[in-house]
Amino acid sequence: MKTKPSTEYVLLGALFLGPKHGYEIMQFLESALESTWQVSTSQLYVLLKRLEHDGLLESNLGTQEKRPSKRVFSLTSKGKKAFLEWLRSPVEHIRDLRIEFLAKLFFFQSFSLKGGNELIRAQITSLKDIKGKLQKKNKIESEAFRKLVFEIKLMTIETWQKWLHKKAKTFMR
Amino acid sequence: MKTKPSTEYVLLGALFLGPKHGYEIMQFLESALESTWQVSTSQLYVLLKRLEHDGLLESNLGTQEKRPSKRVFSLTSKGKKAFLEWLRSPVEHIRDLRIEFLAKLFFFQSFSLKGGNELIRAQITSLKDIKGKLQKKNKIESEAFRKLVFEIKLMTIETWQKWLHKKAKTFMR
DNA sequence: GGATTCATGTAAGAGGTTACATGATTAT
DNA sequence: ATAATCATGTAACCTCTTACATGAATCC
Repeated sequence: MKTKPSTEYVLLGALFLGPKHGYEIMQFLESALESTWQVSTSQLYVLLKRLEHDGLLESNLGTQEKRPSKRVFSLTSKGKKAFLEWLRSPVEHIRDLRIEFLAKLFFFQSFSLKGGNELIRAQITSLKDIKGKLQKKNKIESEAFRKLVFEIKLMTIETWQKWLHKKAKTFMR
Repeated sequence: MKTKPSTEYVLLGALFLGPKHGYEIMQFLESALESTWQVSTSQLYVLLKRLEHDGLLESNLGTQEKRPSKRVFSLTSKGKKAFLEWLRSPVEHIRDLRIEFLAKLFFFQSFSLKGGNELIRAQITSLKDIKGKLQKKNKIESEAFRKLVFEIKLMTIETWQKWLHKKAKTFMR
């Protein structure tokens, strides 16, 4: 099964604590993930439609109110499973730490879920691995520009390692 | 005038030292910017067509050879001007340092152009500015997750500052 | 009554990727 | 001869953004 782009998992996460309609999801993301995540309103409705089509969400038009046009979405068990699986996996690329990994931490804390520290540990291991491969590659590298690129990559990884050890772990407590 | 996505400037840069045809540009980017920049071959030809349409490039079908289908591109003065202007400007967002800024440094060194240190200095100033704004914003922030996000952002900026001072400056010498 | 917020969408387009199509030249 | 590399492109699709459209409910 093809994995979904992370935006879709964030939408699943927004519904983890209970059903919401589109506009509520939007507000939730804006207030909670503000600086981290951005989904345009139009894209939001497109994604919700797709997730429903894929069986990760289901919706019923607000039966309780007098006004009709309020489509309330809720997670299916398939959707919940997919979300939790995503949530517990470390990201594979450095570039995904900045947004995707931060979102995962947010959900762990926001929903008081267990496993946040396991995720951090798994991510630390993954980074160690990436770092090792990078250093191996760099050993046989002599060209100045590529060395320069290597150096900033390495420093970036080390920064994340420090942050994971000092800040992220504290946050999860 | 709307500024172009940075991929297009990299293509202009590839032609800075003289005319090349598409395949040559591809090879140049692969060998030189390998780990930094990636353009798929199909996208390459699309972009070249667009740049020619916009008057930044011009092409003539290899008149010198017996085989026809080799379109040789060269920079127009407009294209050269646009490239140099791009080259000398620091990037505005942290996320653009990793690829776009590195590419600029590459061109400065690769073409032995003057102004590389000016660019580094300008980028350092720009980062200082971004950092200041971030710290101001964080002062009035109390929510734990946003604090956490702030911390990694700040650490990332500081890493780049260190790298710019120690590594990038040495590279330019 | 008029502006803001609530609420949901469509259409167009930007910037890419992967897959596919084609054919010539060079190396083995 | 056939495989690799040179050389150029089109088509389909993906993810996302901006602009546009619409209308009800609520605040002032």
